[in-house]
Amino acid sequence: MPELPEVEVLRRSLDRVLPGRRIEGVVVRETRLREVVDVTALAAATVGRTIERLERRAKYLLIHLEGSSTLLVHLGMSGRLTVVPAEEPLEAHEHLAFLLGSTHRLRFRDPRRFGLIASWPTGRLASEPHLAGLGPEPLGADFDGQRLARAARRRRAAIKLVVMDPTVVVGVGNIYASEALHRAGIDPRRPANRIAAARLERLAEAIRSTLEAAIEQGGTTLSDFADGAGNAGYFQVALAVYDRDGETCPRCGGTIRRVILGQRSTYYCPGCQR
DNA sequence: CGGGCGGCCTGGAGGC
DNA sequence: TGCCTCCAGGCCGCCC
Repeated sequence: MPELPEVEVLRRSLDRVLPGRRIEGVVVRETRLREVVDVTALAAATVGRTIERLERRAKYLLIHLEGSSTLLVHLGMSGRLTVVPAEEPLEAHEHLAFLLGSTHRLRFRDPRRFGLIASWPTGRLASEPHLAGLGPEPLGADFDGQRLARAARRRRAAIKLVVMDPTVVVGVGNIYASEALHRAGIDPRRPANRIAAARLERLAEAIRSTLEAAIEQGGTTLSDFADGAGNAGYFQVALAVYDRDGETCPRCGGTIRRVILGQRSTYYCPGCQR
C-alpha cells in the first residue's frame, strides 16, 4: 500500500489528533510481523507516556513520545494505522493497539504482516537499525539531479531499480517509480549509467513533483490505503501509467505496456519514454 | 560492491 | 459454487 505520499498523508492526519494524548496501555494479539514485536520493550517505551509529535522518515512513521522515546511504525504492504473509538469491535488482523485514555485506541491492522512496530530512544534514532543507511528524502534539500547522477553513474541496472533503491533516495516505491519515469519521459528499462545528466535532473524533479501531487490528493488508494481517520486517497485517478496496461497514454496517445523489472510490474509508454 | 533472486504473509481477482 | 493459480503498494538476506 504505502509509499512516501501515503505515509506522509497518514502522518498529517494523525498529527491532528494524537499529540497530547497519553498511551494508557498496549494490547498485542499477534507478535509475528516483519519482525517479532518485543512486547516488553514496547510497553516500557510507550505506556504512561504522552504523544508529542509525529515525524516521517522514508516510509517510517516516527511517533515521538515524552521521555525521549520514539515509536517506529512501518505499514509494509497492507498495514493500516487508525484512531477508532474504544468501543469499536476488534477487526480481523488487528494485531496491536495502543489505548488512548479510555475513549479511543490507535489500531494497527496488517493482514499480510509485512509491517513493523518498534521503539528506540529519540536521541539515538540516527543509529536505529532500520533508519541508519537510508538515503536522502526526495522532498528535502539534499536530493537533486546531481545527487541522482552520482548514484546512476556507477550503476548499469535499469533506472527504475536505482530510483527504488532506498540508499539512493527513499520513499519511491513501485507505483511512483513508474509514474515519475513517465513524467520525465525516460524508459524504465534504460541502464542508469546511460542517461544524460540533464535527463536525470528532469527525473529528480519528476520524482519530487509526482510525490507532492500525490500527497496533495491524499495518497493513492488502489485497494486499501486510508489515512488515520479511515479516509481513502484520490491520486489513483491521476495515475498516468501504473496498472494501465493496454490503455492510452495521456500525453502522446501511445499504448501503455507492462514489463517486469526486478520481479515487479512496471508500466511505461513506449511512445514517449526513451 | 553491484546485481539477481527467493522468501516473508494473506486476500482478492480471474480462469475453469 | 468451488478450487486453483496468479498477483499485490515493501523489504531483507543470500548467492554469485
